[in-house]
Amino acid sequence: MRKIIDIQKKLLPDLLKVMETRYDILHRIYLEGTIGRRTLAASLEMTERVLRSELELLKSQGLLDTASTGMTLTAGGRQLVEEMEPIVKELFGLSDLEDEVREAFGLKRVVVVPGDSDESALVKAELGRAGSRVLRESLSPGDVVAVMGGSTMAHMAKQFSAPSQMKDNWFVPARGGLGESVDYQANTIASELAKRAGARYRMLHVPDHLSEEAYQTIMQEPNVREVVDMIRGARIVVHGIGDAVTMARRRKLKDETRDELVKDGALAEAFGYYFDRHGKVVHRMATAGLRLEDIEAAEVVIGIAGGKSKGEAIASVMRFGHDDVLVTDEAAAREALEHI
Amino acid sequence: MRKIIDIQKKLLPDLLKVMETRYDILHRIYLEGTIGRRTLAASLEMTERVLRSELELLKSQGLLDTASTGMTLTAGGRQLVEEMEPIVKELFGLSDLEDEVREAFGLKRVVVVPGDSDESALVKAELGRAGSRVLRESLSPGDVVAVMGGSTMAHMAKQFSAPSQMKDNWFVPARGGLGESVDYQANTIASELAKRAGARYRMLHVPDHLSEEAYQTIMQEPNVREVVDMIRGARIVVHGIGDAVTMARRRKLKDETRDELVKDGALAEAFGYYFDRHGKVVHRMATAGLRLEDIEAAEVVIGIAGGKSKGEAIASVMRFGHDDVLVTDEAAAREALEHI
DNA sequence: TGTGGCGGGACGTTTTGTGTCCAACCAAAC
DNA sequence: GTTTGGTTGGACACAAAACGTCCCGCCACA
Repeated sequence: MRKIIDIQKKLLPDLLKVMETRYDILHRIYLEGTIGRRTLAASLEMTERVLRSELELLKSQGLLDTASTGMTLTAGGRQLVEEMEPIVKELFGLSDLEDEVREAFGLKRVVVVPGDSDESALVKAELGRAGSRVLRESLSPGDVVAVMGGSTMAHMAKQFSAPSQMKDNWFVPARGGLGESVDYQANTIASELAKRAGARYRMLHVPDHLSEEAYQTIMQEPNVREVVDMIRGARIVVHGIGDAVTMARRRKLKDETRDELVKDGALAEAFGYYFDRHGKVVHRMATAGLRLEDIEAAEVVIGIAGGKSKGEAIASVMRFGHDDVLVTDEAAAREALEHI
Repeated sequence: MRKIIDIQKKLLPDLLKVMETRYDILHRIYLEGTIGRRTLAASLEMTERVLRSELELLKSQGLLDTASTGMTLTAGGRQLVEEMEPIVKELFGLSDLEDEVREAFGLKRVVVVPGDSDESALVKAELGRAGSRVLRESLSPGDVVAVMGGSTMAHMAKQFSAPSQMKDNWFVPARGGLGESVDYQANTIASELAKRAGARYRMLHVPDHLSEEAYQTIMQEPNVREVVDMIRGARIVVHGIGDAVTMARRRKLKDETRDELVKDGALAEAFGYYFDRHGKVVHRMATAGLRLEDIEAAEVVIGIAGGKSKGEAIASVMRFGHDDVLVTDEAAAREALEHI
């Protein structure tokens, strides 16, 4: 049964919404026994007219009857509601999960895709697409978008598609190079996104592990400066979330730094910062780009990460409290709720 | 799985149609490998624009890719098509059955509702609703509709609803009283339909079992004559189908007549005529109203009957060959196909 | 005999869908 | 090279559907 719903979600993305509203309508009438259109509209928070269209359809399906005293379910309608009960539970489990996560971490929006990215590449792709959809929906003309690197972000970029050319948008890497493979670098991802959106992009080439002096010098460079300013003014920030130890290894941090991280309780990494289980920043990478205050200032911060193994890291970054939107998968969402 | 599909058929009839077209599109691309929009539109008999909207959606769902050489399914799209195969069969099994019956009996249109009227009153109601929908869709302003009696017809009338008032339509009984209970008489049904349609109706009160002289006399009555003329000029005829022996008993035919019917191989009854298994008329009831030639002349003849037990009778009447539309249920449809 | 809530009709406005063309592009055939 | 026949994707005007809103007649109940 799960399978057919998954298929339908792909083929009819708004099917579930429609199904939910129609079920809600029937269910409410089922509970009330007899109820009028206006009362019903008020209690379901729908406008009278759209409710009416639905009611007409349900009526033509023989699920409800109208009389001058109000509306009642037919025998078939009642039977349908009873049969749907278990299905609805299963069906909207994910939306419930989304709500739960949203409230647990005080987020504006949470999107959960079914499955576990750790176990299936298809789920990972799905996560990317969900992320790209969220980004697309968040974009307004003229926005500057700062993106981080990582494999999830790369997936997202690959799936991105824009409804129309976005000639006055900018995509920029949120930070300079962080010593990852080219495919997963923020620069690459920003340019891929920009190409797919028909938007413009800037790159930031600042090597890792700079001495303080070298850093100051390079920041004096006008064209570096310019990009950095743009990054710091980004309205939208999109980032992945990683496990601290894994990220430290991937970025080839020195052993002593790694030990220090562990000692400080670093669990998660996001936009170059390392967080402990309480969402406190315990370490930062020294590269040019987005600072914490810029993230706080950004209007939309979108975190994308999935897989059961990342659940704890996600919880930790969410506790940091500056994300607005989280895109994750079912396994990670449940795991994150465990670590609250 | 069957259950959820049945539920959706009730709750989201419109979305399932959409699902079918989208599946058709994907399936076609799946088979062709690479194909262009226009070619595809032609082969699916869709206009280019609506196909295009669908394609855009499917693309945004990550199910297909476009290139300058045409469109191809993504891995996910191919997987989806493969996974859908059994579901589609289940989902649209009835449409296949409809096509099969339509072609077997050379009909214009066949509607099959799921289930068996013999076993469930809900299926019977559903059959009635399907019939009423067909009738509604067949109606044009000014049409005269001749209806027969019977319990199925009564169900149909009870479910009938018109989108708007049909002030210039007429509903008439196809024949005079046929000795059934009032609820199931053609007169009652015609008036019920007319009320629900906001249309006008005429009644025909001619008792059964009249002598030839009495029949001739009553037919001279101007207002009887008038109704009979209207009946004979009906553009639409709607009738039930019965089992010959049952009908003979219900109409209290004399025993010798009944034996004669059996001897002649009468299997089915419809609009007062009895048919053998080849669809040949072997007997007729002597009452005023629709004659065979009127049925041949009528533009739309709609037969409504369901239940496994009626399958053979349905096949026999359909062989008679003057029906245009058949509304039946799954059990009867399958049974009818057995008796071909 | 009022009165409040009911379904359903009506209508103008907005939004969406649709038919139709066309530009730009590409690959294969010529 | 160049033509040809295919492709996608942009554009736009028009039709159709959806929607918000208001109102009417009806009925049950007070």
